[in-house]
Amino acid sequence: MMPRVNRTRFAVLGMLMSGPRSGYDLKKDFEEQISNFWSESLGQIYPTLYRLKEEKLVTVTVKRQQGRPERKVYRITKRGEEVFREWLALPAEPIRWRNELLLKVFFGSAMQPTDVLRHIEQFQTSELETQSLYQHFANEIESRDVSPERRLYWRLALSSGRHINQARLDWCREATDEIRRFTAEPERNRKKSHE
Amino acid sequence: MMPRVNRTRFAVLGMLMSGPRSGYDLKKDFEEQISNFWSESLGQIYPTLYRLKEEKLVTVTVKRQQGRPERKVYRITKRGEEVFREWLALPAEPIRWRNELLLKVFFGSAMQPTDVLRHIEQFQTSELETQSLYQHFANEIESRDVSPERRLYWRLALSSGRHINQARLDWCREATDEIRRFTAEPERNRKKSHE
DNA sequence: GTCGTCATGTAACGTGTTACATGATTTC
DNA sequence: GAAATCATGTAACACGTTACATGACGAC
Repeated sequence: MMPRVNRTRFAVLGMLMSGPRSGYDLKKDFEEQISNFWSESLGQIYPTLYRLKEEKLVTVTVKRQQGRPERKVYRITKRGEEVFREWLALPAEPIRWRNELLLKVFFGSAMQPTDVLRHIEQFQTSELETQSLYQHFANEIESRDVSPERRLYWRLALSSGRHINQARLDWCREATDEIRRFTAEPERNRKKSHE
Repeated sequence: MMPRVNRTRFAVLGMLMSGPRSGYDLKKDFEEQISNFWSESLGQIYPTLYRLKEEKLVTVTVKRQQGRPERKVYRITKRGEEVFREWLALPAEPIRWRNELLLKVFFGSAMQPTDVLRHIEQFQTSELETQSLYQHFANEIESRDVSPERRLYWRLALSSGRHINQARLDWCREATDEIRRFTAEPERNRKKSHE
């Protein structure tokens, strides 16, 4: 069997490339920086860090703090950097699409058109929220003290999200219009495929 | 624990709403009709059909054929339709993003700019392939004998893919330009964040 | 002769989420 | 007094893919 590469490993290693962090920090960074196109849960991060440590791709330092739990700070090793760069050079795997909203729209004829419109409206609302979240991300990028090169790539990754977010919003409007137009045309509505 | 709804069940039930099919047929339909935004493997489909049969949401008829293996044709039951419609009315779950290309672009500063450009180019190539696949899908939709309503929703689901595909292609061009501009500006390149 | 299609199914394995477990401190 | 934050970790479970297993037929 040819198991798919474990991407969590590389997402974690990549984050550690820009400085040592704890598992908890990593979770926050994933959310604040790339939740746009990537997510990891703590239930994935902690075991992954353990395995990376076993493989000597990272090292750990335990930091005791007063009034707070201990922090395990992970630092990437030379070997870790090598392994990360090897993965980075490989072509990216295609995205596996599973869009539940589109599945429901596709099966739309099993609902009332108003129900389909409601689904699209909900989707539109969440995409509008995403849009304002992206503005927040944009501010985040510009306020952080990172190299111009890192900023460039961070901006580009965000920009992709913005393009797609806009495309989704455009589609919402188009879809809403077309469904409304369809329901407003009674003669076309009545016509069946076998006629 | 609150397990996430098994969407394969509903994708299968939804397909069976428009007529009885075998597991093999379902796989083909998923690919030819909605591979755009949904995928299922046979290793998921067969066990799902078995479970749906146990739950009496579908019935089976074995069709013997000469010179070919038996076909098990599944038909959705009244109860199956009810269960499907209940799911259909629920709000769609948000998409869980995991875009490996964007992850690699985000970590771009660990590569040479030319390597990032190569990744984007590969992505662009695959998106151009997708674009022509969508043209094929569009023809497929118009040639099939389905009701105007089903055709409407099928078109809309495809249209979403086309919007996003175009957005990705636009982003590829933008990203390529910006990386080229960055590498062409030597003084900006040299400047570090701590200066 | 090899490959693709038709057709079903199981086994092995990896991926990923959520709940549970623990417990102090800070904020509302 | 409740809830969020800090902080780590395990266990249970669902999701999903690929490989394996079987076997006939038709095309190149």
